[in-house]
Amino acid sequence: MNIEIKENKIIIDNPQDFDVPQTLNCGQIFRYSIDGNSAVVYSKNKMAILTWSENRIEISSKDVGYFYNFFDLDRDYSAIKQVLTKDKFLKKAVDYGAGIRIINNDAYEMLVSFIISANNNIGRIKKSVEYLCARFGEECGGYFAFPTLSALKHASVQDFRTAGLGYRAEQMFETIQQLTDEDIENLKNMPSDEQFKFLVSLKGVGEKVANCIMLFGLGVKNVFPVDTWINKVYNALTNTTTTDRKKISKELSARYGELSGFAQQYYFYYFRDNKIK
DNA sequence: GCCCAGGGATGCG
DNA sequence: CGCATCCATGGG
Repeated sequence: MNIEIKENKIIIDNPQDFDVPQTLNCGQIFRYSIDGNSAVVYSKNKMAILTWSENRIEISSKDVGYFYNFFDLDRDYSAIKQVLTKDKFLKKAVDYGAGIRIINNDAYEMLVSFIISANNNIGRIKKSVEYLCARFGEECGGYFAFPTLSALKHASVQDFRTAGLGYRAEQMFETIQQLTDEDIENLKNMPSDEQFKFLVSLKGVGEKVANCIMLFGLGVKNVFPVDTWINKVYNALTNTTTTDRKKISKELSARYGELSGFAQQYYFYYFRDNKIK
């Protein structure tokens, strides 16, 4: 995988560790659209256009540096996959999602997005997030930015209901009202156990949502978010019927260590995409 | 009509 | 602590 960086474009030749649809469709990001062999991706107030063919990916953006980090292009995924395919359970999932990369997204954007994600499905999450951007985000010439915290503080409980948040509307309102920009900045500089404690103290944020924020928004890789799919994965692999997600997360993060976040994402994508029960 | 979706809050023992 | 129950909403 050879990466060349130009002023407004990143060119990746022979991208064996990067499949754009896989990376976008694996449930870590909600602001994108795919049309044939091209896609548009948004983060904060930024936008990138991706096009791809068999042996080349091009990423065009006004902020190439941001999206270089966003798509985790500095990391050697071949090395990670080489370790994880030794795990009998994981091999099929890694082979299936071999082009997945873990996004480095904005922590605050992930916080808001994953509060919406609770007991929800990806289609509805996307719609709600898009509504909030259109309603409270800055117009950026053809698209809307993710709303800033100060902008979202103007949203009422009813506004969040109109956005389709359902019973999460009150939780979102409370958390947005309470949160400050300083909280978010502090969060980025905390050790991960304190990040977790702070996050789960917020309304609408439990262990799973906190782990997703850490994984996709704070670069913490030794967490194992357990949603309904990972719960199914665990029961299928261990021939059990537990619903104790805390136990599952503890066990699997101990098993996969610093590669937990990657392993989790391969499992999630493979089982959900194939609707394995 | 029932079940499910990247679960969390609350109350009760 | 663990456990049960409730929670909006739309698609299958």
